[in-house]
Amino acid sequence: MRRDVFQAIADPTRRAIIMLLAVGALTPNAIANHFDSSRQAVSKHLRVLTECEILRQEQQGREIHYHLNADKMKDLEKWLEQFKQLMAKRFEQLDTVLEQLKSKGK
Amino acid sequence: MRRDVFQAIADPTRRAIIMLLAVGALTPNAIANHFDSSRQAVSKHLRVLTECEILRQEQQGREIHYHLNADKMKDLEKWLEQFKQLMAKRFEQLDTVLEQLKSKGK
DNA sequence: TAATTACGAAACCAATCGGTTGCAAATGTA
DNA sequence: TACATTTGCAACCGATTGGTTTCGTAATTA
Repeated sequence: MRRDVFQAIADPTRRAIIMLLAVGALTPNAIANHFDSSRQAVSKHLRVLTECEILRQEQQGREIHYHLNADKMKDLEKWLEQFKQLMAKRFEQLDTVLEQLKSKGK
Repeated sequence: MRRDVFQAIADPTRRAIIMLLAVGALTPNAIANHFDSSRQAVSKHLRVLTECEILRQEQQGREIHYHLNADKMKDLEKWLEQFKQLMAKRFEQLDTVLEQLKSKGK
């Protein structure tokens, strides 16, 4: 089973959960209260997020607090950065071409 | 059918296609040559990417050149930025708490 | 004109997804 | 001890996914 940040954030509910836990740790019930879906449905999302290490569980009595592991989001950040660098390089090359055309026109 | 950047980049092949086209426009065949999957499989990915406006088609004779619409990637960038801001705010609050603890200790 | 090439579209398939219901286990409370 | 609460897990379901094979069509080339 593929389990990475990219697949994790593909679902809108999971994105919302990430945002929620960015503010602070919560229990499954508390999280589920923020959504229309059932506790079990949310629990499944929590499992996916935990499996790809975006979330971390912390047992406290019978409650489980889900914490965000912000570091994992860097995978996404890295990819986006790589993409932006490629684009920048392309524009650089385009600039060179335009520069050459300009000097030819002289 | 949900069709957004998040769902688009969930697939590794599609991420690779985006990177490829960040360098320059290509035809479906040219793109497919970079992968193990068949031309038709790649074509399906191109359709998904086109439907969420990450790609733009440009007919040239019997060839179709797929161009990247880098702007669409900003949806992703925006979400990530929003997330990072939430995290920053959290650490800010944490800092305040630590500050208070420190002055109490005096 | 006939053959080839480039491509999208449709039909099909197994696997996965996101949801549900029902249950079991562990912890807390009366 | 009996009961309630919190939670994970398994079984099931319809929809979607990513892939394949096959076909049709339009543009090029011989």
